[in-house]
Order: sequence, then structure tokens, then C-alpha cells
Amino acid sequence: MLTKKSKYGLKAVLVLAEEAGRGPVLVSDLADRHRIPKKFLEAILLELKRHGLLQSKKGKGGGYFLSRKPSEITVGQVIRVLDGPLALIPCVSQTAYMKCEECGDEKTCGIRLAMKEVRDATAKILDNTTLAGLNAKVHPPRKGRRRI
Amino acid sequence: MLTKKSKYGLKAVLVLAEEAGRGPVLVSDLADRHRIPKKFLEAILLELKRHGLLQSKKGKGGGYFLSRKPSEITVGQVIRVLDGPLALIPCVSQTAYMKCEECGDEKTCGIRLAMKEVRDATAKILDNTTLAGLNAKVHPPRKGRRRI
DNA sequence: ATTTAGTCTATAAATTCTATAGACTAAATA
DNA sequence: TATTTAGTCTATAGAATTTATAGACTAAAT
Repeated sequence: MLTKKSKYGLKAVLVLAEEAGRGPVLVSDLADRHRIPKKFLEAILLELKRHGLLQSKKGKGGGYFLSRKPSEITVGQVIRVLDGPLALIPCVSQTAYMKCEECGDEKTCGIRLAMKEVRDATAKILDNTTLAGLNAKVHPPRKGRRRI
Repeated sequence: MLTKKSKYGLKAVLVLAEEAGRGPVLVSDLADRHRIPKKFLEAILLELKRHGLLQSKKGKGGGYFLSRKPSEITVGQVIRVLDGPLALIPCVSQTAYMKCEECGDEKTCGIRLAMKEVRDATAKILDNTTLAGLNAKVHPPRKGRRRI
């Protein structure tokens, strides 16, 4: 399961993507917008900042904003920071490999084999889904004709 | 993350698949084979039995065995019983749909969109991975030439 | 100086995961 | 039919993780 932490983080970051270029957004605004406990969200944004996905500005006129363009930040990156590896078992993680405690022999582990496939498919999707891309799919440009 | 429950359950069930047709296997044997706490494994197997994946026989010469052929039981079925839906958020589950508590509008939820893709990819893999198939991949027939 | 708003540490409440204990029931067989 | 074997069921406990909340502190703006 995706934790609330990741869910909240993603919601916030998607808003920051919408607002990109218009200056910092208040934690309070982000929290209100999606009814996220403010203090919890603060911790989440801080973690994203520490990992380089966000930047912030203190004091009046402060708030959070994306470190990179919305088209250069993926859902996979956000989830990895907040929930850890995408892989369902540590021994198939690309970014945080670990031997499973109880594992006898990785080469003959069927579970590992199946989970590897799942991890790869998941990573392929989430590492190619950018904030910009996602927002575009969900908030399509109004009526009007498509730009040429 | 896959819980130990699912991991243990899958390991047990893969052994039962190997032993299929040779009569019931003792819980103790399954537990020993993979160093699984016996009482915990009992609970797991019972749950799989309740969901119709396993059958059991009490008394001397008893034990557990698969309800169907190893080629007719999938990893997806086992995981759903033990860990619940494959979907990372309830609103994209096919087998156990639920509205997300904090969700405003599903149609404009980017997270849902991304998670739907992941669920579908995961289900496609796990619902097509049978116990027989997995065992075959991992314990390939010895030397000898391939049957014609 | 004052107000605004993010930073950091600590801790608490709730939930879920992992495991264990023990009494009970069904089946086999001697 | 008594005994042994092995699964069934209920209850509960310990550990870990998730989900927050409180409060003191720091940087920036005016």
C-alpha cells in the first residue's frame, strides 16, 4: 500500500507543479487544499527538500517550490523518498538492494523472480510519469482548439 | 512491501506445488524447510484453506495439499488472500474497490491515474504467474535433452 | 522590533505485522 | 475404544511502523 505520507506528498507536489514559476506556496495552503494535517505535511516537505526535490524560502513571502521543472520530476522519485524502494521485496530493489533475511538461495527463489518482474514494470511506469505529464492528463486544457 | 505472511505463504504453497499428487504435507515439514514459525504458518495455511486454495486432512497421515493443479493457482491469488488487494490504493482495486477517504474527485486525481497503471501491470504479471510455471522456471529439468 | 513562515527534536496515539499459547476436534490405527 | 497424530480455533502479546502533534528555534521581510 501507498502510505498517507506518500499520498500527501504527491498531492502537495502536484500542486507545486501547477503553481510552478509563480513563487513559493505556503505549507498552510497546501495543507488546506487537501485537508492534510499541517504539521505532518511540514515533515513530509522537509524530507522532500532534504532529498533535493523541493526548495523553500523562510519568512514572509516564503513557502515551498520545486527544485526542477515539473517535467523533470517523476512520481517514482517522490515515492522512493517517502515510502522507500518501489520493490516489494528488498532483494529485487535497484536503488536499495538488500538480501532477504530468510533467503536461502536467490537464484532458485521463485518469489524473487515474480517480484522482480513486478518491480521492473512498476518502475517503468512510475519513473516515466512526470508531475507535468500527470497534471496535463488530469486537467486537460479547456475547450478551445488545440494549439498548433 | 510484501509481508512475511505472504512470503511464508508463497514459499509453503510452492513446496505444495512441487509435492502435488504425493499426498498431504505436514505443516511441520513446510515450517522446517524454510525456517518459518510453525504456529504462524498454521494460521497462514488455514487462511488459504478458508479461501479454497488449500485442503487439509487431519490425524495421522494428514497435512495440507493444493485444492487445484499447480498450473491453476496463481501467485496473485495467494497474495490477495494473505496481503489483500494488489492495488496500492483502494480506489483502483478491481477485487476490492473502495473510495479513498480523503479523495475529492476520482476523475481528476493524478495519483489514482498513475496507480491504476501500476495495478494493471502488476495484476497482469501476478495473475499469469502460476505455481507450476514459477517452479518450472526456478528448478529447470536437469541436464538431459529437452523433451520433444 | 515584530511578524511571518520554515526547521528541528521529541514524543504520543493508532494501526498493522509477527508471533505464541493452549484448549479443542477429527482421523487413523492398534 | 484408547491412543497418537495433526489440523482448528480463539485469544492475546510483543514489536514495528504509520500517523500524527507539541513546542522551541531560526531565517527573512518590513
